[in-house]
Amino acid sequence: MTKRFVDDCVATREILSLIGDKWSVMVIVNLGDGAVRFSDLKRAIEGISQRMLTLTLRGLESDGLVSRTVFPTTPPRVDYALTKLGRTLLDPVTELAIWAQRHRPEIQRAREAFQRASAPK
Amino acid sequence: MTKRFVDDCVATREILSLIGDKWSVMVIVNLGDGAVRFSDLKRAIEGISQRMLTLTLRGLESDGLVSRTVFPTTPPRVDYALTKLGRTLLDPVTELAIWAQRHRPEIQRAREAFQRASAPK
DNA sequence: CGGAATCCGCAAAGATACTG
DNA sequence: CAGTATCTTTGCGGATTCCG
Repeated sequence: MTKRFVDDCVATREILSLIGDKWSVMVIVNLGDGAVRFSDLKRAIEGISQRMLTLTLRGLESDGLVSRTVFPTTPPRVDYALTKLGRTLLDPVTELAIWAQRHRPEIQRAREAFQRASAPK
Repeated sequence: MTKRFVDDCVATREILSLIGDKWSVMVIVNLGDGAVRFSDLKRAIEGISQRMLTLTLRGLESDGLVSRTVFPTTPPRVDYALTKLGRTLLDPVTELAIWAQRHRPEIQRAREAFQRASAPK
């Protein structure tokens, strides 16, 4: 095993810790088309709680992937958008998405086969 | 937001649940060059416990990404390798790794800036 | 509207010991 | 060597409440 693989590994682990959580990818994909405000984002991502959306956005913001813009109106309005850095992540994530789509049935079959093999009774 | 994005999203979430955990990527990368036996794998992946390595390998095996070969010798020997499906995942993962390598300093700087901004005291 | 603060349950992960 | 079994700990994520 080469040194490069090890480095890739560590770096990949690092970025997986950025977007490997339950909601980050959903947020990134939803911001792919442009700025979206908090409440719209919450509606768009089914099942997410207010707290997790806030936490996820804070995380992405701290990593420089998402920007936050506050409009001091009443009621207040906050827009979120991908930064330039965040948009560059869109491509690799899409690659993964394509892989996932393409091999989903294969994985499904493998899982069923594994189930049968481990619990034949 | 298009329907396609939503689907990609779900599919990506699915595959992130395969390899988004703490150790799977490490294992996949380490198997990139060919079959590796359990104890060598454990040595190669610093910090992993015997239990987590076992669980991770079982998970990857059940998804059809990794194959397990037992040699009935004494002492026993077990080799793990990427399946054909597992090898196809190597490319997208490498893409992500390259992205991670390239943007690591940028992310690092963003984090430090965010820290300073949120706790200026 | 867009949060922050608090409490809590559960599952993932770690440590340790034992086994074919 | 390559696991399994058991216990403990950690921390993510959900629900709820309160605030500017």
